[in-house]
Amino acid sequence: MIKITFPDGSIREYAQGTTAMQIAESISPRLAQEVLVATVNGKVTDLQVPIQEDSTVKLHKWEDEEGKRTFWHTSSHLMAEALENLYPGIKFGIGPSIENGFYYDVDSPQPITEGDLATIEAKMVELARNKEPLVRREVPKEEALKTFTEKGDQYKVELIRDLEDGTISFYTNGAFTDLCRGPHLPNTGLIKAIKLTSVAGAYWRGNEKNKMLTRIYGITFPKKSMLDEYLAMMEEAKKRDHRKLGKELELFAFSPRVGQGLPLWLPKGAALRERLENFLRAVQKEYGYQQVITPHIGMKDLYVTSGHYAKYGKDSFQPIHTPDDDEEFLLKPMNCPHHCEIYKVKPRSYKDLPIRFAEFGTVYRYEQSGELHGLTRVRGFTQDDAHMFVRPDQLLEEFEKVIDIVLYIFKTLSFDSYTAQISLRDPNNKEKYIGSDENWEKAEAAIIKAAKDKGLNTVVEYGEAAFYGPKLDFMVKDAIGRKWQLGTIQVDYNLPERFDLTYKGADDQMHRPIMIHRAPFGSMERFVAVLLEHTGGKFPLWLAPDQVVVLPISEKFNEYAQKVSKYLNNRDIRAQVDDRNEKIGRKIRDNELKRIPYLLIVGEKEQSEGTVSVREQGVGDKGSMTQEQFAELISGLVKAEIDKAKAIE
RNA sequence: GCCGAUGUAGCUCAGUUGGCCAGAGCAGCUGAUUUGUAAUCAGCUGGUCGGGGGUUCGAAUCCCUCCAUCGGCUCCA
Repeated sequence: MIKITFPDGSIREYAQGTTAMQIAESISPRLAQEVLVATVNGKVTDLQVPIQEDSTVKLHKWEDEEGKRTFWHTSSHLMAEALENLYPGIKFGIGPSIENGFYYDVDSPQPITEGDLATIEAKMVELARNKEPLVRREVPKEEALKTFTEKGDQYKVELIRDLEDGTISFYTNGAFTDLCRGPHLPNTGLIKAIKLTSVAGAYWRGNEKNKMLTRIYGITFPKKSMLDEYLAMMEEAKKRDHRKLGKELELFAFSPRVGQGLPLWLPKGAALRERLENFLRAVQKEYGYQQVITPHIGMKDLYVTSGHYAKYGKDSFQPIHTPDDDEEFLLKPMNCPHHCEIYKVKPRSYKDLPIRFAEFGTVYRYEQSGELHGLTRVRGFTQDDAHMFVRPDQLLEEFEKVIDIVLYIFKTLSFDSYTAQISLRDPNNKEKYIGSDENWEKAEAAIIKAAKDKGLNTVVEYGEAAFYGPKLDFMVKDAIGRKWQLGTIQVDYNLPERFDLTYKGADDQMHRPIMIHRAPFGSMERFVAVLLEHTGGKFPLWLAPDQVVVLPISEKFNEYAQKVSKYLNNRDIRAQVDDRNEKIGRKIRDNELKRIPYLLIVGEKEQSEGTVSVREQGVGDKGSMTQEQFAELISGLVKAEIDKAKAIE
């Protein structure tokens, strides 16, 4: 007999060689139907594998990450089976599960396009109905190589060659056999709802020098209703696409004549952005930041000094030359070197630190054309940048203060769900980074400690650090559950070294400050994009480009409407009059679609009583009140929104 | 940059296998209407069919090329 320990701590006894599936059956028939994969002693394993010794066992259903992963991974095998069936001679690369679904990279004798997806999908459904078991088989490496060489599957052969010697596992479903580590679902019949979403090119092994394979994406579910729900969510995401809303709400635009990836901020977008900037300025002032302003270009040598030229020089916008060609300037790709020079304008004392320079600094980076995307990936953008110069003994406290600012901003803007990613060096590839081991270790330790002190929910990623230092990135979840990377905080021992930044200590010796880079929004462009998708264009009142539109019932009341609007304007409320010659229903519809938070309807009744009829966006008629009462209501709401974060604390 | 798709009026889209002056709705303009909580009616304006080149008696439609956009890949200081 062997003892099986469950996650809740309970222990049961089973015969040796009992499988996870049998364990599930022994607990309940229903569980046996829902369980997809098991974790045995910390290793995710097929349900059919006999368990030989005392083990801890966790059974995963769809709801668990492991369950989903396995489900989707098996789906990719099912798709491969369908593909091999439909396209004889097709060769397979890799076919993993991803965050939402799975893909398979294939090299097909004939091109596969979006139009073919329905056929492949139908074939998958047909094959899934057969409830084919996934059969694992282990063979020696030589045999595996032989099998795939004979089949002419050069990609699999390449993969096997890179594997360690010893046994290699195959999985077979129906007529399809694939090299695979597993684990898999017991059979393909569990896959009830299938949607292939797109085809795209992808380099073999992610290397742009390799052949481009066709990547087919799909997603599957154990229930049809789940697929419907997923597709509805995708529809909603489409509606919230910031590129679409940005156009509809007249916030920003692009022009091929100006250049791709160079956003043009329209009046309403500029007003929104200005409000965000002012908000952050005010917060930063409280935290002792000083605003600075630096030019958009700098001598090439500045970036040679900073080390950025060596790293990014050839992939950037190329130098701007003076007319007589004796000097070279670069478009500013980041603000830090300029801020270092500001630090250097005079000698600094330990008593001066920390020094905090903030700037809404516009920078230009030559992003590859194919990676530009709306406002989230552009070639010219404005960072809500700041650099702190601190003493070693201040690093932790200052880092924690920055975390406070970031969290304050998230709360104010209703990003209530967030995690932090700690990006450290790749320990196996230290040459990629500049700076001493000692400094890297100190910096990494400080970030980990600060995140812990602030109780952040963190994940650690090795190899994701910037080349000059480790960082802490904030990931927020938006209103429909998508994750976005926003603010970033980075520790830097490198630039102070390169720019020879110093301060005089209490010991009368020169010391080296540490630099912290941070941008809570990331960039104004990216943040506005995320905010648009988060809110679906229904901005909080304090940010809305137009807060109130007054709608006169007919021309006769235009004058009264103007009076109300002016009254509100005088109280810092952004109000306008819709005096078009249209029926009231039409005016309401148009302004609702523009996501105007409050509409004021004024006609005979209101004019004679000196009131306004209030209509809230998405809610409807709120009855009438005097303009004084309304102004008070709006001011109160705006104040409450900005103070929201404080109220929570 | 690479693979694939797309590009028709300010916006959303029709335009059959190449064939008469290229269409609709919305927006805009003009007029009528003076309106009570999500679209009043009528008329009009607006397009070198992404740019350039080619094939053809004839091109929005076929071919080449450039530009831009979209989905991915790679990249992201």
